[in-house]
Amino acid sequence: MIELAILGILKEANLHGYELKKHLRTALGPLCSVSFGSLYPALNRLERDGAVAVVAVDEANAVATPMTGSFAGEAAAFRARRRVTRGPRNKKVYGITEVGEARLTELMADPADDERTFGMKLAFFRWCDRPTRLHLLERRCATLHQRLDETRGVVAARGSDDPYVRALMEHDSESTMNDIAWISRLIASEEAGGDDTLDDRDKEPTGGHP
Amino acid sequence: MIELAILGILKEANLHGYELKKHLRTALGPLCSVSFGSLYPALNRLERDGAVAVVAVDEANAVATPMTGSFAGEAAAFRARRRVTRGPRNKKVYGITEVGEARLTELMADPADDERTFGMKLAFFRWCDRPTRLHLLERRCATLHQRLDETRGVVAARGSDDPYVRALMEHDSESTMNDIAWISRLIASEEAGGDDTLDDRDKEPTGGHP
DNA sequence: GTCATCATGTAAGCCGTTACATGATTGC
DNA sequence: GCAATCATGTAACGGCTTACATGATGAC
Repeated sequence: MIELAILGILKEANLHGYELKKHLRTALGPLCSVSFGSLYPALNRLERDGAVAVVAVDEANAVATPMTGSFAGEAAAFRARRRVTRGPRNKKVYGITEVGEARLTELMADPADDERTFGMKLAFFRWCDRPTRLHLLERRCATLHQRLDETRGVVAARGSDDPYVRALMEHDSESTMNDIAWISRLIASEEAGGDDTLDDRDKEPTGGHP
Repeated sequence: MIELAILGILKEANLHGYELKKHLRTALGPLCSVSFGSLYPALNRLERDGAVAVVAVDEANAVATPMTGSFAGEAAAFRARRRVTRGPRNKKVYGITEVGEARLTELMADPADDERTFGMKLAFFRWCDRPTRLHLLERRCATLHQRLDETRGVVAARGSDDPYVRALMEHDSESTMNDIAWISRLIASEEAGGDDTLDDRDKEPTGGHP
């Protein structure tokens, strides 16, 4: 889970742990909640496995995305040229490796479908191809249908004698149906090939609808 | 969390672990997910703390709580009936004690507001008084507002350059607003004194409004 | 007698948290 | 120089899961 988040973020830009955490907050908002106590060990684990690597600070901002207008990016770039393997503030700037990219693909594909995991995967949809995206969306849809059935089963079976439980289940059903409708829309848009910029976004940054 | 679930269910009927798990599924549906590996240790913990006690299988069918009161008393009673305390299939039928009821009240009041915890609390709303219910609802409302702000902050700050992230955040906002509206309705209904049967359901089963 | 189910438990492990420790750098 | 922040890490613990072990009971 946390590895998915790290790799997904690092695929976009080389960052050190501290910065990474900020990016997680500003990029995923309520979906992520990672503390340093789990972030750093995870980074070390990933480094040990060769999924990420410490990059020389000179390369730190050279590679990956342009980082247009990022305060941290420019500041880092300014101070960046002192040492090689560790930055000025003892920073360790990480970049994703090919192994890491493979791992990311693997993590995206694996069957874990809970609210948070799916949300995170969706946030990184740009990193995978359309078939994978469709697969994930359909699986999520199935999961939601299952949940809906389960909730309805509760109402049908019992528990409906209590108004609060009833209210809870009804709201749960509604929310789930809402989610299903949303996913269905995403599937439709995906099948229609709605925004083609997603499949090959390296071609052109045509951002948005006409 | 799991203790809340156990106590909330046991307040309604004396049950043994195996049965308890079934009730959790059929009473809370997707909200609960407890495995035996956590259920039994939790029951033992609660028993050690005097929050639940093994009841004689004779009383097992006698619903709700006869439970004399003092922990020492319960323990003595337990020792006295040592032979009867395990049912035919080696069952241990548990009942909630006064200590357990106090613990339940405490758990309901404590500040934990995530999706699942709140859902579980709501499912047990019948066990607490209106002020507590209102307090919980308002806290939840505040939490949701906070989440909404956070999500909007993400959209405003950045991340909106990716259509998937944007879709995710927009859906999150919508869902959260939906939840807020729902909670607001519950608050209104609570303040209006909608169903009075909930506050003192032991008095009279007067089902609903005239 | 044996198989499925009921019933209770233990052990190992995963995944995350909080709290703590340490040191570098900057601003004043 | 001193405080605030940046930056990395460790230790202890919490809560839950899976997998395993054990045994009673009833159906056939």
